[in-house]
Amino acid sequence: MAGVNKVILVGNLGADPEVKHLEGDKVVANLRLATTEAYKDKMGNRVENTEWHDLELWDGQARIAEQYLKKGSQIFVEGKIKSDTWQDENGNNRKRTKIRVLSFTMLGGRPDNAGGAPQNNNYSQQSGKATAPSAVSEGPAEDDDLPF
Amino acid sequence: MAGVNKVILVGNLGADPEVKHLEGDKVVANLRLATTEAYKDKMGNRVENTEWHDLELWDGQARIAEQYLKKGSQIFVEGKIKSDTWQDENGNNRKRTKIRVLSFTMLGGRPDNAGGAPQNNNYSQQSGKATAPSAVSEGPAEDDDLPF
Amino acid sequence: MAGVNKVILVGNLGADPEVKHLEGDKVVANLRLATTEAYKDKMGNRVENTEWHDLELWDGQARIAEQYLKKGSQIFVEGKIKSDTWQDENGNNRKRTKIRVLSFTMLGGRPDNAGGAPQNNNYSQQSGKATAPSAVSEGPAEDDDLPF
Amino acid sequence: MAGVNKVILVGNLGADPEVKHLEGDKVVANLRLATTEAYKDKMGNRVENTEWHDLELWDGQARIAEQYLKKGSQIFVEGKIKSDTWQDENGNNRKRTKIRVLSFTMLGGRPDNAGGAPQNNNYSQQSGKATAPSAVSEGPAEDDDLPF
DNA sequence: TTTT
DNA sequence: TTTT
Repeated sequence: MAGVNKVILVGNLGADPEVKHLEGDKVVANLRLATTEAYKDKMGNRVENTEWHDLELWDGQARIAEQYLKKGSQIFVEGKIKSDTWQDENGNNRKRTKIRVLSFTMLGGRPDNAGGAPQNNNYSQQSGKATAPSAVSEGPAEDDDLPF
Repeated sequence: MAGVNKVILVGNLGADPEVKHLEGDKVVANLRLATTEAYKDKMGNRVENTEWHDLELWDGQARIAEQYLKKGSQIFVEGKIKSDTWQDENGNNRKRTKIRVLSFTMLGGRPDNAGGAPQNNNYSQQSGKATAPSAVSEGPAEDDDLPF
Repeated sequence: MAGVNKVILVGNLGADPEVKHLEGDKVVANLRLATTEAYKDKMGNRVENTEWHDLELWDGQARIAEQYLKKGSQIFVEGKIKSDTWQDENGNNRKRTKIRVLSFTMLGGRPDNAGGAPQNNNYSQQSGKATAPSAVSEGPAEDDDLPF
Repeated sequence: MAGVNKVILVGNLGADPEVKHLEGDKVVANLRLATTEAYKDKMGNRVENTEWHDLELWDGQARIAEQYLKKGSQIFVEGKIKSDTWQDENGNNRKRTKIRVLSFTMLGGRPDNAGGAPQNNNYSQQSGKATAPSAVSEGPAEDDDLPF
């Protein structure tokens, strides 16, 4: 019955994070991530193929993304596929798929906003929870969770 | 630049494979796979959440799927996210996401059509290629590749 | 700095779990898991290659393993590589590698000890923690956590 | 029967690659890769834990590693666990575990030896094979496969 | 022995 | 629409 639904991505952000602060301390960040693969076609020409992914992060992760990620950032992502389905104005069934991020790691060089900023820690909901055992809300992480 | 786009799923088929035999020995199979997660909500009630995935398999894998998979089959899948984008009749941008399967493994018990049938081998495009060095078509595997 | 260390296995147990109940409610289970790959060699002969993995599970997971897994069980495992290093009696550096299991899922058919037993839920430390917020010990899960 | 044995790592090299050119155009490279995780202990102190992995690459990949990787390089690795077992001089069973690399991707900034050098492509045996269908040796990739 |  |  139980299944596995796991996504692993390494890519670069196509834009700065879009962050919304909701009521009750909830925060959601949406990221556009490009994963590019390159190969040679039958003629031997190099071809590049880019897939764009819609990522969704919540709360502690969303805050870290807001603070440290920006257009061009390279990240490692682990998450799961999550789709919304609805009916559009014409009564057609519609579906939109995104990646719910469970943890991410910043890759590569020191970010611009250095000065004590983290380089690439692994920000997971679980570690957030682990480092804030006193947190009361069911949300996985609070501001003071930022692991640095 | 280069990235990683990897999906790992374990779930059950919601229906028999839909297989289309195209010109030039090409075959494509479409599968509907359910991955279910169960958890307890704040009230302690057990909640089940099912995500449905559209899988696409080609050629050798499609043939194996056609022959051995059916509604209810439990499989392990490795693949990548691949989306099609287009404009609908109203000029709106549309996007549809599916999983391009790179390898799969049948899980669990012996299939009904036993009698020499495979139990759960790992069917990858690569192994297909490896075992059919004489294959002419660009397709990765031919019928006689069935790895058993 | 931060890195990723992830292992994904699907295989069968070579023996019943070995479980040790330690002081302070700690429990550890050790499993031997076989992952088999089959391929054809240059001569076209089918070759099977089995890799044996030493798995280590703690507390809530260990208890579930003790109760539901046995020789032959097929499971999906997610974990990380963890090695111990020491000096042997001759002063040589020695190293032993095992897989620290973070979550596992039972695959395939109904277990023998049926009668309400779980078939294949996903037992992760996190979900254990999530469903036992009142647990006092630092261990992630208690007996009454069994997610069913 | 068939199983899954998959390892995914992101880390840094502890030393330059060790490369051996064998007879018959075979090449093997051995890498030492560190994956570091950081967390806070019960006292709230930041703790770092580093795991060292022995990686083994062959042929085309080994050549690319030799040319572009060095001490400190950050890479994404996909591979499988592979152990050697033997009896030591005292008749004791010994086992050594390494990661057989199936593909890797260079992460982060442009390497020092820039000037046309690849930034971070994905070097897999399969793509090597795919782009060199005329290769005769069973080895997956030849020098002229370098995907750039 | 890496990385921060 | 699967699975339990």
